[in-house]
Amino acid sequence: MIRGGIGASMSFEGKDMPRKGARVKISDVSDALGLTKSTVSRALNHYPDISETTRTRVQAMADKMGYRPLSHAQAIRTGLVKSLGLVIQMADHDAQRPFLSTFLAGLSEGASTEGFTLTIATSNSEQVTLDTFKSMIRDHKADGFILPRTMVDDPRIALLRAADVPFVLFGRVAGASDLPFYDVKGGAAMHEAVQHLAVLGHRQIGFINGGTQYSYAPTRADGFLRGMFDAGLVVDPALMAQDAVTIDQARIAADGMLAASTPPTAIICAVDMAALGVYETAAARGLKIGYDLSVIGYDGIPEGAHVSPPLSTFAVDFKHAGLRLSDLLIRNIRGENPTGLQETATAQFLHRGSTGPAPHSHTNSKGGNYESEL
Amino acid sequence: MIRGGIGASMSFEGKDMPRKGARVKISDVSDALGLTKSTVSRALNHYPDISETTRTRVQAMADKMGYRPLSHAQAIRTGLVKSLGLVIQMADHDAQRPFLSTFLAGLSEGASTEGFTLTIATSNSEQVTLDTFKSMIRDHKADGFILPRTMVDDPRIALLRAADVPFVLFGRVAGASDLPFYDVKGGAAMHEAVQHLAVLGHRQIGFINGGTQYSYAPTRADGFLRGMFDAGLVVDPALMAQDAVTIDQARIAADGMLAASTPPTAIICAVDMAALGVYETAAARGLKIGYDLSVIGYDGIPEGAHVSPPLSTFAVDFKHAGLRLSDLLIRNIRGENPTGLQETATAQFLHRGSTGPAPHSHTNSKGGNYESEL
DNA sequence: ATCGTTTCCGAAACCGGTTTCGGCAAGGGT
DNA sequence: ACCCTTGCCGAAACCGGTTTCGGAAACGAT
Repeated sequence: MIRGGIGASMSFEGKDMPRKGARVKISDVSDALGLTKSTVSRALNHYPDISETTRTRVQAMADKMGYRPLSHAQAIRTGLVKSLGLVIQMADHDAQRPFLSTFLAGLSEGASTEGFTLTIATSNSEQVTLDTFKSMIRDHKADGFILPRTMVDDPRIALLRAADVPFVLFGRVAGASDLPFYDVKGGAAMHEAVQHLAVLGHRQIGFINGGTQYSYAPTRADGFLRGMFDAGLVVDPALMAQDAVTIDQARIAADGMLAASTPPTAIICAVDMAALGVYETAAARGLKIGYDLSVIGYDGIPEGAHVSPPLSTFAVDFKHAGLRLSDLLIRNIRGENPTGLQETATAQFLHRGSTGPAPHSHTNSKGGNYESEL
Repeated sequence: MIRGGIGASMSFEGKDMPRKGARVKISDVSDALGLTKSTVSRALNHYPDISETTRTRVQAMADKMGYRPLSHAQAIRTGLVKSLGLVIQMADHDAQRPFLSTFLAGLSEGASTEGFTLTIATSNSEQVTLDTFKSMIRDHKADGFILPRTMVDDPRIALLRAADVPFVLFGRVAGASDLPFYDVKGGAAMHEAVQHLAVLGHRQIGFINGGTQYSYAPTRADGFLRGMFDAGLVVDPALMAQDAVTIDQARIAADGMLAASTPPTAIICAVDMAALGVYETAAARGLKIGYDLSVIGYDGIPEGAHVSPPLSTFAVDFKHAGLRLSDLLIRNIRGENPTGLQETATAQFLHRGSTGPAPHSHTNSKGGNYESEL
């Protein structure tokens, strides 16, 4: 196992002078101060048995010399590698694709400000995902994990709990109130979507939900139902679909609705991808979006801005989500109480061109009332 | 710095029996065999001074006990953290977004098969990118780096060379023949695109190039020019544009071409995103794609399959690219000769609906000849 | 039988940090 | 003046591996 190392130089220099270009280690700092490395270590780590005087002196010298501890060197003793783990499972539909880069940007930024890095792995099935978690945990590749796309019954949660490894959910899960999470209130968004359409006079409103295995699905469905109730509208089971996360799946779902006896004048989609499918169906049926048929999406994917008419949707700030998630996870790793590590955010409605007044609208007399409920 | 550790149990068990659930370390293996840990270490690392007999014996026991060395524990001595670094810079246009997930999938798969992990960071400017590299190098967060989107004069290359850190380029760069790289032959694709259109009778062919700062731009331009020359066609400077990587930029470029005295009957785009911009321009001008105007793209982004008509393009296999890049990088880290770590791949033409015979075509007599040159 | 060579493994140092333990000196109380 | 704290730091062990060094046993050759 011979390897040409960078530090294999044999130049002679002052024995107390660290070789230029070589990494400055803790002993370099302690030597420079006439202290022992144990003192320097404790000073830098705010041990109470170090006087404030020498603490600042050590800190100053460390800064001056540009000392930065080697995270994997401390890891062997502390057990912390200063890294956040992310296992991205992209199987089936990979609707997560459009947000991935901004999501990563948020995670990376949040991690790096605390001196953490991001260790990621991918998988293409649930089994591989779980195996990846196991090996990453066993080899201690990360101090904690971010779990995107939580599912209603998520096996990752059981695994990480059993291993006693910190983690944070992107999307809360029912019945586990003691877990750290960050979630965007999709239910509220669906509720708002219904109100928006009701004000425009729509009465037959369809709802195309996403994958029922995901925790967001029931939440958004609830928001839709509640919105319909609050608007005094009747929910038609024929206008409810689910498990549509791709364009094709949504195309079929929308086609079914439009063939119903009382077709919808508006369709709300739990994910933008589905909304794009509705666009295709409408085009095939000669319906003009925003005129014959109103559509509202959710997610805020960039493609939505380029279809015609531009898709009105609820934009999720994935950069911010990543930022918050990494912060929550790091605090969880540091031992904060999980129940205090729960955050929600609001999706922002982008009023673009895909909604309009209900066709043949006999100006719903209740129209004005909904405003006050917003 | 008090931290509740998992291993803080005080249960009494046989002194030679590793606690169940605890990680099995090298001393556990050596104890079980009656050897010293130094012998076990050398056996596992194929040192020549270990007899084949004990080598297999050690290996068997290690496997049986499920021993896996802690990468950050070995890193402190070997200097290798067994991790590949990736700094994703998403500024300006982030056209790289659509491929990111599959690209990561390839990288991750390639890395994990060799026991490596992926450490990623993001940035939003060149300066931040370089700073990120510096800090990752200083803290030894990765053993080598993958450089996506190489530029013609890439500051990352200088930085990594100076630091003597292994890396591999995604996209070769002119004048640095001693660097490891993986590249997709975009020039050949542009050449093929011209041939395809020439066969269809097109004579006025426009070319919209991508960002000129990227190394792929001159390559693709050369391919286009060579293709025009080989097809016996004249290049009209008015039909050449560049730095169009977004829909909007391409829209403007295409608009300029179509307003020229001899407008193109076909436009080749260096990136799919630009092709989508051409679609918009065509729509605005009432031109039917594949009929009044032919378009060929490059990249193979998923959106291309959903526009109407579906975009004919050259698909790049980003999963494969990631797979090969990680392999090349790991071999580079292991000390292989860089000149042997250079690979190219071919983009595959997806013949979809965006090309058709040249309008008003007076059946170019040379038409048939191009076939034989393919 | 003697004397080098090899072969093969144990002992111990090492990597760059962290953490425990103990002791010296200054300070406080009586 | 004496004892007991308390504050503060050095010495040394430790984390989980790797690598150097040296020596005992087996081997081969004289």
